[in-house]
Amino acid sequence: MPGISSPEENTLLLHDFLPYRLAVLAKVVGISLSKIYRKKFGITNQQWRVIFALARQANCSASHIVHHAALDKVQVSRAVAGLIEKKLLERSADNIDRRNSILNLTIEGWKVYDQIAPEAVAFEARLKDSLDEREAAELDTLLSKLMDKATKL
Amino acid sequence: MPGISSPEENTLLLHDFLPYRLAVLAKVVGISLSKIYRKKFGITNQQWRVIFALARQANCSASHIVHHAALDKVQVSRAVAGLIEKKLLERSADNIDRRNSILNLTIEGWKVYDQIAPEAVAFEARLKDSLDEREAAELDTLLSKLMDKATKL
DNA sequence: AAATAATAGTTTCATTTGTAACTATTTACA
DNA sequence: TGTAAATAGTTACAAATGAAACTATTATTT
Repeated sequence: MPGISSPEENTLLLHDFLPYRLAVLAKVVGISLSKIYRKKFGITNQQWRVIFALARQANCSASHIVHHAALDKVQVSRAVAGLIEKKLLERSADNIDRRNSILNLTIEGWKVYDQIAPEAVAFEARLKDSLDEREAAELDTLLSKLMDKATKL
Repeated sequence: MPGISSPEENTLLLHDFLPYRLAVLAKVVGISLSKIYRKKFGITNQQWRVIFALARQANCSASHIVHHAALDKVQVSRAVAGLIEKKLLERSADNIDRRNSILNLTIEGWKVYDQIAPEAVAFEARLKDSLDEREAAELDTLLSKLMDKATKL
């Protein structure tokens, strides 16, 4: 077979391939984390990110969330609709620019946030448990570098 | 609001939250990588993983791929069906255990692999470009540790 | 040997997701 | 001013996905 690889000479291991490793790790972590909010509150990952973003920045528009929660506008629209239905979030009109919505967590929404956030923090701490301080700092740097690079590919 | 967070006192930043960072990074990297095989060959991410796994280990069953490509059996079943239809993969029966299928890349399948693999390797190299040798080694260690931990959460 | 359980893989159906088209409003500019 | 372009967000439809039920075959138990 001229020019065609055989299994023996192939050196490309899926197991070691960085994009694959990132995908698998992110998935395992994400599924594990989602158990915190999915089972207890029936909240999706995207809804959770919207809550998270709104807890950080109240009175913001949907497009603000788009840029701060790594979701596209359709995902935000759907997540917001779901959260409004659950009465965890409320939408009011922006009379200065009527295209914008103004979003805020309701009291119920804050209560949900206040229950999930500490668990999320604890989850992250458990995940980082096997890393010492230097490694944690290194991880931070490496992820930033990769993210930076990845957005420029 | 007793017991309820306000935005000001909230310290949990989505942007710094490890599961979120991993999810976003994996997604950006995955989308970028997928352009290599999606546009040119009309291959999905799962199909690509199956090809990748089969290039490593010929004559294997679908369940072997399940365990070596981080896909579940439904995903493998669908990816295999798609690849057979594209004539990139062929299935024969295992007469020792007729529940098993025996999967192999076709010549065409190998050709596709041979075109994609170097590009994938180059992609990974570009991604790691900003890391020096020590950092790359460190990344390897850290991802392994996190993966290890994550599967035990 | 017959009944039961386990394994490999597929199919079905409901839900989720992505893409594109759409409405509404505001901005730019000719 | 009026027409075109841009922005915010929603809706509709097709494709992808996940969970559960299903078929076929082999292994285990009694």
